[in-house]
Amino acid sequence: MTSPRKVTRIQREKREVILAAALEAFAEDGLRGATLEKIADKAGMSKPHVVYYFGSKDAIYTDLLQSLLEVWVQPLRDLSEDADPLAAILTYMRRKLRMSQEMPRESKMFATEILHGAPRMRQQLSGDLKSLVDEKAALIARWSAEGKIAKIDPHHLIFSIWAMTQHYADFDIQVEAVLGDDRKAGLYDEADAFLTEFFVRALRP
Amino acid sequence: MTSPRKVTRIQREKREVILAAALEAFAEDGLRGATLEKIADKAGMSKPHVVYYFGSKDAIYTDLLQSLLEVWVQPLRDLSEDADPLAAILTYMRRKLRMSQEMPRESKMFATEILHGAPRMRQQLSGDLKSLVDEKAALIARWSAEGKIAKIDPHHLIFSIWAMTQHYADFDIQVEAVLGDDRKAGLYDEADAFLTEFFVRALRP
DNA sequence: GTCTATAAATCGATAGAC
DNA sequence: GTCTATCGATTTATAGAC
Repeated sequence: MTSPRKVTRIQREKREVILAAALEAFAEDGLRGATLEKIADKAGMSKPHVVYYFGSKDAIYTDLLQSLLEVWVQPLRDLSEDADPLAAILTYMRRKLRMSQEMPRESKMFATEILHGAPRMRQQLSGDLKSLVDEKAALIARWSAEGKIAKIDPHHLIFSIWAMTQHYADFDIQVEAVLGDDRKAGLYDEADAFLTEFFVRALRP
Repeated sequence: MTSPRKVTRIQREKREVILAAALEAFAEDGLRGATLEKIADKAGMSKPHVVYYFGSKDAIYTDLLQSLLEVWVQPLRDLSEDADPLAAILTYMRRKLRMSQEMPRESKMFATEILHGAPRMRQQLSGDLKSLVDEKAALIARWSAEGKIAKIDPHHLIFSIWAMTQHYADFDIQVEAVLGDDRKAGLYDEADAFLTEFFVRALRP
């Protein structure tokens, strides 16, 4: 137990370098597959040095997962009462898609964690996340009841947005292999156009 | 190099017991996370005995992946010319959903492999799978051009079916945590109803 | 704070008895 | 064919010099 002390700017920066390196490693190989050596290499420091700042590989992983969770659910948090409900849902979907495009490693890290039973997130899934989803589902259900969007199960609608947007990040290898190299550059523009049209058709009253 | 010999019934059965155990282990923990000891325990035999039948952990994994691939793409293979294109696509989507329900471990194993760069499947993704998808996409494009279904990008339509159906298997932990225990029993009936309505609205001309 | 060297644990694979 | 025992490689984490 070290006494609480001011964290210097250098300490904070070091930690951030390590977290960035670890994110890359964990996204590529998962918790078990990623080694301290690989993280240390990516961070440009020695293995014991990485441990010195976080205590253990597990601590880096857990720290990363927790700090990213808030960023990850922010678009859903921002979904709220709106004059144009359909537009609000489309905005949510588009923000999620943009996050897949810009933060594919974060998406893969969450996907791997959940896929393997979410041993470090279960509490939050059935606690904070469930509360948030229930709250937003109630909002969507109201829009649905008022005839502003189609009658549709709001929970499954949210799942479908998660599934379809994150698919482009999590399974990018497969998507790019199937589409071929020539469609790789405009991929996210295509996805945006497709999903927008898709959800408009499915959701308008 | 042993000379080719008849594989006995017992040998085949042993291999199947090991493959079943390995599927469970790999789906839970991935290739790196799953240990030979865990596979051996699940299979009810000793560690060297498992190696005796397959040579290595890697061989079990590769064998399993290859043998499951054919089963996995069969529903798409069966999508073909039909008097009612919308019904044909819905049937495909429903078969995929049923596979998620009945074969969640297979779904998770593929998901983990692709998520981590598909080192043992890349050839097939950009070869056989791309060919198959391109072929079926051409069929869907024809339906679309003939006005039998909505105008829509067929490749992304296929991705959306993969994403939404496999989401219920791959992220079951999250889905069940968010929905709560009381909705767990009827989950796949709910998903079927939601997805059917969803795709009908999105696809009808 | 940062490193080299190494301890300690885990795990895949093999040797060899039966 | 099947097992126990064990080797050898990998990997996390620590000790200790600077």
